[in-house]
Amino acid sequence: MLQLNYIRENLDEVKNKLAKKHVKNIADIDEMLKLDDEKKKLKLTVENNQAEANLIAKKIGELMKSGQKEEAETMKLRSNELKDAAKEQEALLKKLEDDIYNILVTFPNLPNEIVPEGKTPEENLNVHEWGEIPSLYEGAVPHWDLIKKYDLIDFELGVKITGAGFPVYKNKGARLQRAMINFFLDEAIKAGYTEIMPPLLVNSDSGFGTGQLPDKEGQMYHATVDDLYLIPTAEVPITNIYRDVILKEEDLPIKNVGYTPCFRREAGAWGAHVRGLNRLHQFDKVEIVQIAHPDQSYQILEEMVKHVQGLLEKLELPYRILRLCGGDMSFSSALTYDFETYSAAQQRWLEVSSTSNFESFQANRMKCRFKPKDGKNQLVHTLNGSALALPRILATMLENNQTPEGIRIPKALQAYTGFDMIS
RNA sequence: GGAGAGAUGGGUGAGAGGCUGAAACCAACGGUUUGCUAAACCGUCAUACGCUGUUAAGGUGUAUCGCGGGUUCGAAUCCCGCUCUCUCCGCCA
Repeated sequence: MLQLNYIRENLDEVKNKLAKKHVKNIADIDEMLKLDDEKKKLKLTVENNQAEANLIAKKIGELMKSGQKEEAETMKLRSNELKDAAKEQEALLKKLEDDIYNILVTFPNLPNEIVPEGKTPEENLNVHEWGEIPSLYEGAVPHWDLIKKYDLIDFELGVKITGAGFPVYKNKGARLQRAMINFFLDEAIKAGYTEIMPPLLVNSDSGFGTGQLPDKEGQMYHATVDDLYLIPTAEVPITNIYRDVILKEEDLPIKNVGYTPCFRREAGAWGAHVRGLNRLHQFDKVEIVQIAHPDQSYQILEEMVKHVQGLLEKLELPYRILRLCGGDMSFSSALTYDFETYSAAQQRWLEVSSTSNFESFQANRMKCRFKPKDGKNQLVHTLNGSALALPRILATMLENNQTPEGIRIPKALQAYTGFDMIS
C-alpha cells in the first residue's frame, strides 16, 4: 500500500511511475486527494467538537464535586448538543475514510527508475546469462517422460489421492527433493540467513499483510471451517513475523530463510503449456526473506540476486536473469528479477525464481517499522526471493543432464542425494 | 469436544466511572559517579493522524487499555456481541 502523504507530495512522480506499471485508474488519484481534503476539514471539525466535549465533561466533574448541580445540568445540555452533531459527522467521516482507503489500495507499488518500460513478458530486460545451453543426444525426452521412465514422480497417483497438480514423488525422485531442500537451506544458512520453519496455514491478517488478501483470495486454498489459508509461499508467514512490530535500527537487516510446501489454486491458469512439473497446486520452495533499512534495500537486492545465481551455478544449470518490465511486475514489487533456467528438452526458459524489493509497500500494510537513532519511526523495506522453487529446477536438471545411460546428478548435490546417477 | 480464567505500553503487572495515556518493577536509552566492569543515583522512555511552526526545535488537539457496539455530561473501569489466549479434563502424533 502506498502512503497517501507521499502521493500528495510527489504527485507527478507518482503518476508517471504508475503509468509505467500500466495502471488504468490513475485519474482516481485526483479524486482521492479531493476526498482527502474533505476528510481533513471534516476531521478538524469533529476533533474540535470532541475537544470541547472533553473540556465540558471535565468541568462537569469539577462542578459536581463542588456541589454546583445546576451549573452542571446546563453544561450537560451543551454536551448533548455536541453529541447529536457528532453522530452524523462521524458517519460521514468514516465513509470518506473508507472511500479513500478503497481507492488507495487499488494502486500498485511504484516501480524503481531502472525498471524497463514495457507491458508484456517479451519486454523484460535480459540482464545476465550464464552457462551453455546443452545439446541433447538423439532420443532425449522431456521430463514428463523421464519421470515415468525412472519412476521418480507419479502424477496419476496424485490425481487419485488428491487431484491434478499434486504429484507423488517416489524413490530417487523423493530423495532428490529432500536433497535439494537441504542444499538450498544450507547455502542460505552459510550466507547468514536464519532458518525458520513456519506454520503452513495462516490467518487472514497475515494474508492481508503480504498482499494476498483481499485481491488474490482466489489463488489460495481456504480452510473455511477455521478461516485459515494454506500458504502460497513461505513469504507470507515469514514476513508476517514482523507485522505490527517496531524494530531497532541495529536489528536490520533481518535475514530469514524457510523451506515450505506452497499451495496455489492457480484458478483459471491451466493451459496447454503446463504439463508435468511446469505448474502445480503443491510444490516445494525455499524462500529467502529480508527486512531491511531503506538505505540498504537495493544493495541487499543485489546480494540476494547473487545468492540465487550462486545456487544455479552450483547446480550447473544455464540461466538468465530478467529485469521485469513495468507491465510484467507484480502488484507489490518495486523491482523484480526473474531467474529462468533453460530446459533443453522443452526448448524453453522456465521461471525458477523471482527476487524482489517491495520497498515499504508491504511494510506499510504490515505496520512494520524501525526506530532510527534520531527522528520518527520509519517503515522498513521488505525483500524476498525464491532460492529456489524446486519443480522447474528438477525439470531442467532431469532434461539437461539426461544421457543414454541415465541422469547425471550435479556434483554439489551428490553429497545430499547419496547417488550420482539416476538410472 | 466439556469446564473455568483472562486479554492494559517492549516485558511483568496495578487500576474497578472524572485526579489515568495509564502506578510500580524489569528491559532499553542518556547522564552522574568510576582505572575498567559492576553497583548506586538522576533523567528519558507508546503509536497514529491533525493543527500551529520555515518541510526545524517546540507547542497543541483527537484517537487508541483485544475488536465492535451500547449506557453516561464523562468509560481501561459498567452492559451486550465477537475474536483470541491460557489452565484443567477428554481425544490424539
